[in-house]
Amino acid sequence: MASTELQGHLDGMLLAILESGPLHGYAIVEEMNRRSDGEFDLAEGTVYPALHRLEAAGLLSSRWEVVSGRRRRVYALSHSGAAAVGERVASWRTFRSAVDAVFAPAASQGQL
Amino acid sequence: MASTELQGHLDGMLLAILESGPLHGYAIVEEMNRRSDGEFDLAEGTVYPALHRLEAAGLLSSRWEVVSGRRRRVYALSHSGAAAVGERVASWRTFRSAVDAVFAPAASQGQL
DNA sequence: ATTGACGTTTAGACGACCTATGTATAGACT
DNA sequence: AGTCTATACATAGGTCGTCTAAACGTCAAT
Repeated sequence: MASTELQGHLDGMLLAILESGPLHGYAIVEEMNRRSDGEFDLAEGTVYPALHRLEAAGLLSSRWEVVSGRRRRVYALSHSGAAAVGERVASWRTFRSAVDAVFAPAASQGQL
Repeated sequence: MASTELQGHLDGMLLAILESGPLHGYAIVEEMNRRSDGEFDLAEGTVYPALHRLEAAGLLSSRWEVVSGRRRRVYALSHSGAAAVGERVASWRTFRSAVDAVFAPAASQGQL
Protein backbone atom coordinates (compact mmCIF):
# COMPACT_ATOMS: atom_id res chain seq x y z
CA MET A 1 0.00 0.00 0.00
CA ALA A 2 0.92 3.60 -0.40
CA SER A 3 1.57 3.67 3.34
CA THR A 4 1.24 7.11 4.77
CA GLU A 5 1.82 9.30 1.79
CA LEU A 6 -1.74 10.49 1.50
CA GLN A 7 -1.03 13.05 4.14
CA GLY A 8 -2.54 16.37 3.32
CA HIS A 9 -4.23 15.18 0.17
CA LEU A 10 -6.89 12.87 1.55
CA ASP A 11 -9.21 15.64 2.61
CA GLY A 12 -9.09 17.23 -0.80
CA MET A 13 -9.80 13.96 -2.53
CA LEU A 14 -12.78 13.28 -0.30
CA LEU A 15 -14.18 16.68 -1.12
CA ALA A 16 -13.55 16.10 -4.81
CA ILE A 17 -15.46 12.84 -4.72
CA LEU A 18 -18.41 14.46 -3.02
CA GLU A 19 -18.48 17.15 -5.65
CA SER A 20 -20.05 14.60 -7.97
CA GLY A 21 -22.91 14.20 -5.49
CA PRO A 22 -23.70 13.11 -1.93
CA LEU A 23 -22.50 9.68 -0.86
CA HIS A 24 -22.28 7.63 2.30
CA GLY A 25 -18.94 6.62 3.78
CA TYR A 26 -18.74 3.15 2.45
CA ALA A 27 -19.61 4.33 -1.05
CA ILE A 28 -16.93 6.98 -0.79
CA VAL A 29 -14.36 4.30 -0.06
CA GLU A 30 -15.49 2.36 -3.11
CA GLU A 31 -15.47 5.42 -5.31
CA MET A 32 -11.97 6.33 -4.15
CA ASN A 33 -10.89 2.82 -4.98
CA ARG A 34 -12.54 2.91 -8.37
CA ARG A 35 -11.19 6.29 -9.45
CA SER A 36 -7.68 5.49 -8.30
CA ASP A 37 -7.80 2.11 -9.99
CA GLY A 38 -7.22 0.31 -6.71
CA GLU A 39 -4.33 2.46 -5.59
CA PHE A 40 -6.24 3.99 -2.70
CA ASP A 41 -7.93 1.14 -0.90
CA LEU A 42 -8.67 2.96 2.31
CA ALA A 43 -9.63 1.38 5.58
CA GLU A 44 -12.76 2.69 7.22
CA GLY A 45 -10.64 3.81 10.14
CA THR A 46 -8.96 6.21 7.79
CA VAL A 47 -12.02 7.59 6.07
CA TYR A 48 -14.56 8.09 8.83
CA PRO A 49 -12.34 10.20 11.05
CA ALA A 50 -11.49 12.28 8.01
CA LEU A 51 -15.15 12.77 7.17
CA HIS A 52 -15.92 13.77 10.73
CA ARG A 53 -13.01 16.16 10.67
CA LEU A 54 -14.31 17.75 7.47
CA GLU A 55 -17.80 18.00 8.89
CA ALA A 56 -16.49 19.62 12.05
CA ALA A 57 -14.67 22.08 9.82
CA GLY A 58 -17.95 22.91 8.13
CA LEU A 59 -16.95 21.62 4.72
CA LEU A 60 -19.47 18.79 4.77
CA SER A 61 -22.91 18.17 6.15
CA SER A 62 -24.44 14.79 6.85
CA ARG A 63 -27.86 13.26 7.35
CA TRP A 64 -29.00 9.81 8.31
CA GLU A 65 -30.73 7.70 5.76
CA VAL A 66 -32.35 4.30 6.01
CA VAL A 67 -32.10 1.98 3.04
CA SER A 68 -33.70 -1.45 3.34
CA GLY A 69 -33.40 -1.48 7.11
CA ARG A 70 -29.80 -0.29 7.22
CA ARG A 71 -28.77 3.08 8.55
CA ARG A 72 -26.26 5.05 6.62
CA ARG A 73 -24.90 8.51 6.98
CA VAL A 74 -24.89 10.46 3.77
CA TYR A 75 -22.36 13.23 3.34
CA ALA A 76 -22.75 16.23 1.10
CA LEU A 77 -20.54 19.20 0.34
CA SER A 78 -21.49 22.35 2.18
CA HIS A 79 -21.26 25.73 0.55
CA SER A 80 -17.76 26.35 1.83
CA GLY A 81 -16.87 22.75 1.05
CA ALA A 82 -17.72 23.31 -2.58
CA ALA A 83 -15.51 26.36 -2.59
CA ALA A 84 -12.72 24.41 -0.95
CA VAL A 85 -12.54 21.85 -3.74
CA GLY A 86 -11.10 24.38 -6.13
CA GLU A 87 -8.48 25.38 -3.62
CA ARG A 88 -7.51 21.78 -3.00
CA VAL A 89 -7.16 21.08 -6.69
CA ALA A 90 -5.00 24.15 -7.11
CA SER A 91 -2.94 23.18 -4.11
CA TRP A 92 -2.45 19.69 -5.50
CA ARG A 93 -1.33 21.10 -8.85
CA THR A 94 1.24 23.28 -7.12
CA PHE A 95 2.53 20.41 -5.05
CA ARG A 96 2.64 18.09 -8.03
CA SER A 97 4.63 20.58 -10.09
CA ALA A 98 7.11 21.10 -7.28
CA VAL A 99 7.70 17.40 -6.75
CA ASP A 100 7.97 16.87 -10.49
CA ALA A 101 10.58 19.58 -10.66
CA VAL A 102 12.62 18.04 -7.88
CA PHE A 103 12.47 14.64 -9.48
CA ALA A 104 12.94 15.86 -13.03
CA PRO A 105 16.72 15.41 -13.29
CA ALA A 106 16.35 11.96 -11.78
CA ALA A 107 13.78 10.85 -14.28
CA SER A 108 15.80 10.14 -17.38
CA GLN A 109 15.96 13.09 -19.76
CA GLY A 110 13.81 15.06 -17.37
CA GLN A 111 10.64 13.72 -18.87
CA LEU A 112 8.40 12.72 -16.04
CA MET B 1 4.19 27.02 3.24
CA ALA B 2 3.40 23.55 2.06
CA SER B 3 2.83 22.59 5.70
CA THR B 4 3.02 18.88 6.28
CA GLU B 5 2.13 17.40 2.95
CA LEU B 6 5.56 16.14 2.04
CA GLN B 7 4.84 12.92 3.82
CA GLY B 8 6.27 9.93 2.11
CA HIS B 9 7.88 11.87 -0.70
CA LEU B 10 10.67 13.68 1.08
CA ASP B 11 13.02 10.72 1.18
CA GLY B 12 12.65 10.12 -2.52
CA MET B 13 13.29 13.75 -3.32
CA LEU B 14 16.41 13.81 -1.19
CA LEU B 15 17.72 10.78 -3.02
CA ALA B 16 16.85 12.35 -6.34
CA ILE B 17 18.80 15.47 -5.48
CA LEU B 18 21.84 13.46 -4.51
CA GLU B 19 21.71 11.62 -7.78
CA SER B 20 23.15 14.71 -9.39
CA GLY B 21 26.15 14.44 -7.11
CA PRO B 22 27.20 14.51 -3.45
CA LEU B 23 26.12 17.49 -1.40
CA HIS B 24 26.13 18.57 2.22
CA GLY B 25 22.91 19.08 4.15
CA TYR B 26 22.67 22.81 3.84
CA ALA B 27 23.28 22.66 0.11
CA ILE B 28 20.58 20.02 -0.20
CA VAL B 29 18.11 22.38 1.42
CA GLU B 30 19.05 25.08 -1.04
CA GLU B 31 18.85 22.77 -4.01
CA MET B 32 15.44 21.53 -2.92
CA ASN B 33 14.35 25.13 -2.66
CA ARG B 34 15.75 25.98 -6.05
CA ARG B 35 14.29 23.03 -7.92
CA SER B 36 10.87 23.45 -6.37
CA ASP B 37 10.92 27.18 -7.07
CA GLY B 38 10.60 28.01 -3.39
CA GLU B 39 7.75 25.60 -2.73
CA PHE B 40 9.83 23.36 -0.49
CA ASP B 41 11.68 25.60 1.91
CA LEU B 42 12.63 22.96 4.44
CA ALA B 43 13.80 23.59 7.96
CA GLU B 44 17.02 21.87 8.99
CA GLY B 45 15.05 20.00 11.60
CA THR B 46 13.22 18.33 8.76
CA VAL B 47 16.17 17.52 6.57
CA TYR B 48 18.87 16.30 8.91
CA PRO B 49 16.79 13.62 10.60
CA ALA B 50 15.69 12.47 7.15
CA LEU B 51 19.29 12.25 5.97
CA HIS B 52 20.28 10.30 9.07
CA ARG B 53 17.32 8.03 8.50
CA LEU B 54 18.40 7.39 4.93
CA GLU B 55 21.97 6.77 5.98
CA ALA B 56 20.85 4.34 8.66
CA ALA B 57 18.88 2.58 5.95
CA GLY B 58 22.05 2.28 3.90
CA LEU B 59 20.85 4.45 1.04
CA LEU B 60 23.38 7.17 1.70
CA SER B 61 26.90 7.41 3.00
CA SER B 62 28.49 10.49 4.49
CA ARG B 63 31.95 11.85 5.17
CA TRP B 64 33.18 14.93 6.99
CA GLU B 65 34.75 17.70 5.04
CA VAL B 66 36.35 20.98 6.11
CA VAL B 67 35.88 23.99 3.89
CA SER B 68 37.39 27.29 4.99
CA GLY B 69 37.34 26.35 8.63
CA ARG B 70 33.80 25.04 8.66
CA ARG B 71 32.90 21.39 9.07
CA ARG B 72 30.33 19.94 6.79
CA ARG B 73 29.01 16.48 6.30
CA VAL B 74 28.77 15.50 2.68
CA TYR B 75 26.21 12.92 1.67
CA ALA B 76 26.43 10.66 -1.34
CA LEU B 77 24.16 8.01 -2.74
CA SER B 78 25.19 4.48 -1.90
CA HIS B 79 24.81 1.68 -4.39
CA SER B 80 21.39 0.69 -3.10
CA GLY B 81 20.51 4.36 -2.80
CA ALA B 82 21.10 4.84 -6.48
CA ALA B 83 18.87 1.89 -7.20
CA ALA B 84 16.21 3.29 -4.89
CA VAL B 85 15.87 6.51 -6.85
CA GLY B 86 14.27 4.73 -9.76
CA GLU B 87 11.80 3.05 -7.46
CA ARG B 88 10.91 6.33 -5.81
CA VAL B 89 10.32 8.01 -9.14
CA ALA B 90 8.10 5.15 -10.25
CA SER B 91 6.24 5.25 -6.98
CA TRP B 92 5.71 8.97 -7.31
CA ARG B 93 4.35 8.54 -10.82
CA THR B 94 1.88 5.94 -9.62
CA PHE B 95 0.78 8.10 -6.75
CA ARG B 96 0.48 11.15 -8.93
CA SER B 97 -1.67 9.34 -11.47
CA ALA B 98 -3.96 8.03 -8.77
CA VAL B 99 -4.48 11.43 -7.18
CA ASP B 100 -4.99 12.98 -10.61
CA ALA B 101 -7.65 10.39 -11.35
CA VAL B 102 -9.46 11.08 -8.12
CA PHE B 103 -9.39 14.80 -8.73
CA ALA B 104 -10.11 14.60 -12.44
CA PRO B 105 -13.89 15.07 -12.32
CA ALA B 106 -13.40 17.98 -9.93
CA ALA B 107 -10.96 19.75 -12.18
CA SER B 108 -13.18 21.27 -14.85
CA GLN B 109 -13.50 19.06 -17.91
CA GLY B 110 -11.23 16.52 -16.32
CA GLN B 111 -8.18 18.27 -17.63
CA LEU B 112 -5.76 18.44 -14.80
C1' DA C 1 -26.68 -21.24 11.10
C1' DT C 2 -23.06 -19.24 9.28
C1' DT C 3 -20.80 -16.72 5.96
C1' DG C 4 -20.16 -12.58 3.50
C1' DA C 5 -21.37 -8.02 1.92
C1' DC C 6 -22.83 -3.82 3.71
C1' DG C 7 -22.18 0.08 6.97
C1' DT C 8 -20.52 2.90 11.05
C1' DT C 9 -17.60 3.84 15.04
C1' DT C 10 -13.66 4.47 18.12
C1' DA C 11 -9.37 3.59 20.85
C1' DG C 12 -4.71 3.37 20.37
C1' DA C 13 -0.31 3.30 18.19
C1' DC C 14 2.85 4.90 14.70
C1' DG C 15 5.90 7.96 12.60
C1' DA C 16 6.94 11.68 9.44
C1' DC C 17 7.33 16.31 9.81
C1' DC C 18 7.65 20.82 12.35
C1' DT C 19 9.03 23.96 16.12
C1' DA C 20 12.33 25.57 18.80
C1' DT C 21 16.63 25.79 20.40
C1' DG C 22 21.59 25.13 20.88
C1' DT C 23 26.21 25.04 19.05
C1' DA C 24 29.90 26.98 16.09
C1' DT C 25 32.69 29.51 12.33
C1' DA C 26 33.29 33.19 8.76
C1' DG C 27 32.64 37.57 6.85
C1' DA C 28 30.66 42.13 6.57
C1' DC C 29 29.12 46.15 8.45
C1' DT C 30 29.19 49.89 12.10
C1' DA D 1 34.72 45.67 19.48
C1' DG D 2 30.33 44.33 18.72
C1' DT D 3 26.59 42.85 16.04
C1' DC D 4 24.42 40.83 12.26
C1' DT D 5 23.91 37.60 8.57
C1' DA D 6 24.98 33.47 6.22
C1' DT D 7 26.74 29.07 6.65
C1' DA D 8 26.45 24.47 8.87
C1' DC D 9 24.98 20.67 11.93
C1' DA D 10 22.24 18.55 15.67
C1' DT D 11 18.36 17.08 18.62
C1' DA D 12 14.46 17.12 21.99
C1' DG D 13 9.74 17.44 21.95
C1' DG D 14 5.24 18.10 20.09
C1' DT D 15 1.66 17.80 16.51
C1' DC D 16 -1.44 15.37 13.88
C1' DG D 17 -2.83 12.69 9.96
C1' DT D 18 -3.03 7.94 9.05
C1' DC D 19 -3.23 2.96 10.08
C1' DT D 20 -4.34 -1.07 13.00
C1' DA D 21 -7.60 -3.42 15.24
C1' DA D 22 -11.62 -4.31 17.16
C1' DA D 23 -16.44 -3.84 18.01
C1' DC D 24 -21.39 -3.48 16.75
C1' DG D 25 -25.29 -4.16 13.71
C1' DT D 26 -28.51 -5.45 9.47
C1' DC D 27 -29.47 -8.09 5.39
C1' DA D 28 -29.17 -11.81 1.82
C1' DA D 29 -27.60 -16.13 0.55
C1' DT D 30 -25.76 -20.81 1.22
